[in-house]
This record gives sequence, C-alpha cells and structure tokens, in this order.
Amino acid sequence: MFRRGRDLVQALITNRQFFARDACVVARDMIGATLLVHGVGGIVVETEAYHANDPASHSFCGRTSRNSAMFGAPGSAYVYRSYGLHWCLNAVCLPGSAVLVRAIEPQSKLDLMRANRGVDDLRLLCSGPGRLCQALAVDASYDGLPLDELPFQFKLPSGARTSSILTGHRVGISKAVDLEWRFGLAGSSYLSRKF
DNA sequence: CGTTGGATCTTCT
DNA sequence: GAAGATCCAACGG
Repeated sequence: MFRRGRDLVQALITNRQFFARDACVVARDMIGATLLVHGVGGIVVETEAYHANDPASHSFCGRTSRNSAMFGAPGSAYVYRSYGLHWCLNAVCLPGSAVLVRAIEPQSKLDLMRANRGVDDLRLLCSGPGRLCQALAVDASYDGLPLDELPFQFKLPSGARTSSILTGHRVGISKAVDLEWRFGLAGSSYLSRKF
C-alpha cells in the first residue's frame, strides 16, 4: 500500500520534471511515448517545439485568454482551435512554451478512432494535429488538464531508444521558419508528411 | 502526382 | 478585415 502510493507520487514528480525543460528537448523525448485520452490513442511519432520567445509561438505576444494554458503547470495540456475547424493538442513545458503533438501511431481503441474520424485507413486516423484531436475526441474542455491524470495517460517508453529521430522545419508557420524544431520517428508510416 | 479553394473561429490591427 | 501551428475534396496535368 505505502509502496504503491509512494511510487505514484514519484511518477507524478518525474512526469512534471520531464516537461519542465526546454521544449525542444521535451519534443524530442516525447517521440515514442504513449499518449491516451479515455484509453484512446497510441504512440507519439511527431512533435513540434514552440518557445516562449519564439515568434511562431502563440505565447510570443504575451498571455491572452486563448493561450493562458501555455503559462500553466508543466505537463498540462494546451488545446486551441486551428483555422476555425480543428483542435490542436500541446503539452506545456516551461512557462510560455509547449510541444505540439502532430501525429500518433494508433494503437488503442482503433474502432473508436475510426468512428470519431469517419475514416477506416489507420494511416489517416492520427497523422496530423487536427486529425489526432478528432480521433481522440480532444476539444477545448481538455485545455489546461494535467497529462498525468485521467482522462489523460502519458507513458514514456521503457528501456533504451531503439529507433532514430528525424529533425525538420516546422509545418504551416510563417515566422522563424528556419528553425528545425519538428521531430519525428524515423521510418514511421504515421507521420503527417515527409521530413 | 500537384495545386486550389472552402469550411469557420479567435485574435490582433 | 486579415491571417492563422489544418484538412479534405475537387480539380488539372
């Protein structure tokens, strides 16, 4: 009993420590981790880092009601609407910085994801920030929630990393376009686009 | 293959 | 009023 509780606290501390670092480092380290929402999800295969003093970041011009979750606790979710249609899910790192989760390899509750997306092809379920939010049914009501508590589950891969990480330019931005802050799992069939 | 335009909301000018 | 961390269907070559 005591042991269980102690391990739980330990896990929460390490989880918070994991996110309370440079967003680029966190973005790279998140590749291969398992992310679930209500048990739906899979393995993170593509991420992008956004810094507090990064012209491409929502937080660059300071705190607003939309981006306030970016200034919350490290390890919490920042969810925003993109192009008026899609939701995008981020993991908050140091204050004002975050990692955009761009693609997931579907693993858990595939049929639920298919139903949420209205698509059968596994490769089209979570390969893109808007797609994965639709597949995992993430919307504004998840903004600010901690990723290490239900309905979220976030687990780092156990053991040493076996596959290599791709690096590239971030997608769909017009500022700070030269930075290579996009990361992906080499060889994955579930990336949103080529590197 | 590649390109284009429409859907539709939030923020800032 | 314009632009945006997007997606998809409809084109054209």
